[in-house]
Amino acid sequence: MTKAVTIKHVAARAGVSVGTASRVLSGNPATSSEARTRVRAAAEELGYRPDARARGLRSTRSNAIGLLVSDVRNPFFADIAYGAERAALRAGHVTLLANADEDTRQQDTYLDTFLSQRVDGMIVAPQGAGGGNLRSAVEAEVPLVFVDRTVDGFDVPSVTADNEGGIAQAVAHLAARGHTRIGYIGGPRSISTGRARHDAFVRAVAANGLDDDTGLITVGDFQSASGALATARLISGERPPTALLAADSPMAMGALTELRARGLRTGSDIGLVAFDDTEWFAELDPPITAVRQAAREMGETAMRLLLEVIAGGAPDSVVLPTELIVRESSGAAATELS
Amino acid sequence: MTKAVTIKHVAARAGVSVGTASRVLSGNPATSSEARTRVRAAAEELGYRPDARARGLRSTRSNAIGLLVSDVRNPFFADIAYGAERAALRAGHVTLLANADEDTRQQDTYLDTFLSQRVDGMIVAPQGAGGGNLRSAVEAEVPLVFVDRTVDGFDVPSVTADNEGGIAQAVAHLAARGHTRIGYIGGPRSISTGRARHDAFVRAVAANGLDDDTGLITVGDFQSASGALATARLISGERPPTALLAADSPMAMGALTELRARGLRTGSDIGLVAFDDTEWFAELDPPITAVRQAAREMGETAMRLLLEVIAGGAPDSVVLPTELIVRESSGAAATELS
DNA sequence: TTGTAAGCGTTATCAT
DNA sequence: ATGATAACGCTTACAA
Repeated sequence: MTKAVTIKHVAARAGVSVGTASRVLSGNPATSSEARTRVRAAAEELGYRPDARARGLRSTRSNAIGLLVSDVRNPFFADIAYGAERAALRAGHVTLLANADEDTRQQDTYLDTFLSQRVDGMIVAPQGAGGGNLRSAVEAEVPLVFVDRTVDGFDVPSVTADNEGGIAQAVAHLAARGHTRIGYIGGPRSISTGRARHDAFVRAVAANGLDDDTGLITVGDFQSASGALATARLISGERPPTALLAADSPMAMGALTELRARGLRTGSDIGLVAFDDTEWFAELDPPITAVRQAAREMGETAMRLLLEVIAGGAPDSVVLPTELIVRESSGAAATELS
Repeated sequence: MTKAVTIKHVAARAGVSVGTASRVLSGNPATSSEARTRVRAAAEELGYRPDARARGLRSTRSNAIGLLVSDVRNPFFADIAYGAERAALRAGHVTLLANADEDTRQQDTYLDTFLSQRVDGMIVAPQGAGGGNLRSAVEAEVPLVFVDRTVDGFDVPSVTADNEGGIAQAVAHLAARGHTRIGYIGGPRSISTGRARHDAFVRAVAANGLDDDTGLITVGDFQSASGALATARLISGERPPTALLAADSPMAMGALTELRARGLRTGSDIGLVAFDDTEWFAELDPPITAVRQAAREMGETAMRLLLEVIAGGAPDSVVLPTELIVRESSGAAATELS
């Protein structure tokens, strides 16, 4: 157990007062070069490491920002984390990452941790209705930015993808390929992107004059297994869809697995498009058509906004564009028609 | 900016002393039910949230443990993080995740953060020679456990995969398939797994009587792009290998990309085996043969060991077995021979 | 059971 | 430029 070498020890060894030691160690200019060298030497020799808790207690500012993602294992969030962290580091802040694992209780646990730790600010990919510690966070007026998702009724700057546009592109593309019955594998309605993409899907189906059979709409939990389940349900229906649209990449992965298990060939037997692209979609057979979101940029942007909030600003939310990457998985059922 | 509602406010509102308030709030039995209800009510009404820094300053124990992985975007580490976090949560600890991004300086930055924050302990997937803050950490006697990787000269409990066995399995498999010239895409020698897998490869090549042409050995940095680079170098040599063995999955991904870019078909034109399996390897065309490591279990085990260390124990290191998952990518050049 | 006060490691104020 | 000392928010003897 850390046998604490404190600033007192350093001061004693350097033969100065703790005040002087503190000034030297925190770069206060009001110090003699004499003191500087001796204190630095003492600190070095003793292996002194300032206690961030005590430091933060006195002078507000921890230099740490908390990033709460909803699923670390989803490459999309890993990329967001990567981007956010890089941006933070450039600005001299460290990022503490936490994983809600798509669970509201776990989200509250980590929110509580960040709040108690008095981080300088936090970036959250929220879920749920916005009760619990999410509410506490805004009440405590902790600098906060939402990423990927938002919560109704929360006036918090956010960085999100153009869900409406992305889904519209995907559906129009599938329609152009001749598909009229598209099976939709959506996310929970308790998550803003789940709602936004679902609603966009319904609108796009109508706009393209496709079959609006509600049996074509399923809802998963944004994780792989639920994508497989939804796929099974969809294709074992009476009139199975000729193409599938998954609302995120883990669920698309699940769909792929299920399709393969059933001996169905993606792209020819049934089309598949994923919302959210992933590095390896291009390597699959056939390569998967996907709506690309700039995840890394989302993370960087969220961090930029957060730093603005911390600095006292009130930045506008930003919506990042999506891009449809057409590959072969959407050629499907009606290649001859297009 | 958090306008701090402290325990004093709570005490005042409840009409008790801070001592009593503190006792109630921290579950000390020496309290009257009268005090309990009033303090709890006051805390609730005020939205009081204890300051973890002040609390930790007084009574050691932060309840937080730090997990430093080398690359969050590598699914392998994401799985480790997932496993470790679950185990921590079960034991009532929160996990703060940080990303070294395969960079020694960044590793030091986060090590410093954890150390300064006085976390209860940390799990690290280390890199580099073991100078810097890694050394500081053991000198400070902070409970520490290594995961996936180790550092020479550090007597720290660790959880690693059976690198030797995994590589041996992969090489023997490739040899059985008739490959005699295997191109190896290794990791940095500054990382223990880079060294272990390389050495195991050399031994396995000898053991199987394969071509030990040193031109077949390349070294990347465990990230995707370097896998592509290494692949390009390998296959444009005079006598290109008939199969590739990548020391981790991101580099295997890079190899795949490069192969495709050159119009080479994995599995038939050239074999490929990856050390470390990934969910989507099974969905590729052809499915990729891989050495599976139980990443999640590695994370869980590391956390278990760490909790033992925190509790004062000195657990033994554990080496987890690997398993060769044979798929089609290794059928390659010599299917007719096997 | 409760209040008072000391102390955790820092920084900041105020003299000097 | 430096040294005391108060203060940050909390826990924990020590008394009462």
